[in-house]
Amino acid sequence: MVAGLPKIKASAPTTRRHPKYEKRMASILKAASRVIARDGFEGASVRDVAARGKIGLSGIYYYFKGKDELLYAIQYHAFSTLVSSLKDRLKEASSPEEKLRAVIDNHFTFFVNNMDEFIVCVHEMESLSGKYYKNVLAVRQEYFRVVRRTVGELFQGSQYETDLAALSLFGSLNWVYMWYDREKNRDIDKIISQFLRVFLNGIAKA
Amino acid sequence: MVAGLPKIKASAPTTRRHPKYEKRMASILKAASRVIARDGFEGASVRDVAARGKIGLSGIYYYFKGKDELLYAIQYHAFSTLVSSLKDRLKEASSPEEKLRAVIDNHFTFFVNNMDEFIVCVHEMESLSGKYYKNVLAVRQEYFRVVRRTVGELFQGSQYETDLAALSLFGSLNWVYMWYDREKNRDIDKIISQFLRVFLNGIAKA
DNA sequence: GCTAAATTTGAACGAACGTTCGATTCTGAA
DNA sequence: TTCAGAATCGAACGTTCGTTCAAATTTAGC
Repeated sequence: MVAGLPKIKASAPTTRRHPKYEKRMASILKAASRVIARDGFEGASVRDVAARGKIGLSGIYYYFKGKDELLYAIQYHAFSTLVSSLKDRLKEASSPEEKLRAVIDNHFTFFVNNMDEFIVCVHEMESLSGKYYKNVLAVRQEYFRVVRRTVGELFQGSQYETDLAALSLFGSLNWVYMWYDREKNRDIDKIISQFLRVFLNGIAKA
Repeated sequence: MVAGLPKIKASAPTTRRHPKYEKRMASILKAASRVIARDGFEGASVRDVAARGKIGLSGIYYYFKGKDELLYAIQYHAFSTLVSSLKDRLKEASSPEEKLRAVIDNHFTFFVNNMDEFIVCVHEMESLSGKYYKNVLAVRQEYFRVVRRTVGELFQGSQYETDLAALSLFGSLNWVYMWYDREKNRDIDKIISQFLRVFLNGIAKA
């Protein structure tokens, strides 16, 4: 899953690795997502990540170059998954309305199933810099491009207006982590339909 | 402006204060908003705030109990202004459509005129705790209540659905700080009308 | 100009941070 | 069983952080 990363880390495929290697790496990333989602990137400590990942503090640095690379791996993997699964879903959708539903469903479902990673992606968008930021930005922009195209097929307006419509949709979808409650909002299909209704027909009375 | 704060600070109105006092306090808050908006609350350093506020590091603690109180003052003041100005605008609006425009206009205009404070409010919503968090939450919830009532007058649906429609609107409006560019988006009335159109009529073609 | 209070300062504290590194333990192939 | 290398660990380094406090400076009223 993390193998497809652009070669920012030393690739070094010559060395032999233990079978546990990938599992351990994923476990650390899971712990990092949890801690960063809760405390923010600056507020999160590598020591806390290590404790949750059942590894020593310095053990983290055997798998990752530094704290930045933890955030990078989380974000790059999440956005890649998001854009990949969206493209798959869009192929199976025919009408523009179905495509919009695919966009909303894909985004919201990813959120429900990967809350920590989602929060880290939305809330720590500006926490990276340099190559890390640039690479994540590229995937993020590709994701936006796909969504904007879908919105464009529905929206009657200029490109400027289509952009704003797509950005409005993103805003609504990314804001969910501020109010969504697993206990209170158990019927996610209902929420998805509601999002679709609001953006398809607006909130005005019939 | 900060005088109306709930008495978390020692009120101490007995002591005499210099005329510069309020100006100095506002200057520090402005600097804090700038730094926190850029670096995040955890990433922002009191030293940086002090430097930008043209005051010594320890001077900050003459005006504020600690770093938390800086964030508290910014957020409480911003939300109070937001809810107060919204109520004024709603009085002058007659139709539900005009009220929705007032909501969007009020929110977006505040953002354009107070970007740093806006970002600090949206991005650092969970950075406070205890009494600070509780007091800000109260004003924030009152603001939401007013907006939800406006949306409810337009939206044909259950309370659950009205909530989600209002939360969608909030999401779109709060997301603007991620894409708004003062140079590129100079016509803010156009943006406001676009927001209104999307939420009033949806994004579907006529 | 004197004085007491308001304001500002500089230096210092302990704590927590990210990162490094040599030593140690574990593991899989011979 | 042996052993090279992968994986983990413990301790420490230097830096930056929020906060404190006594001393110095500035201010307003007499």
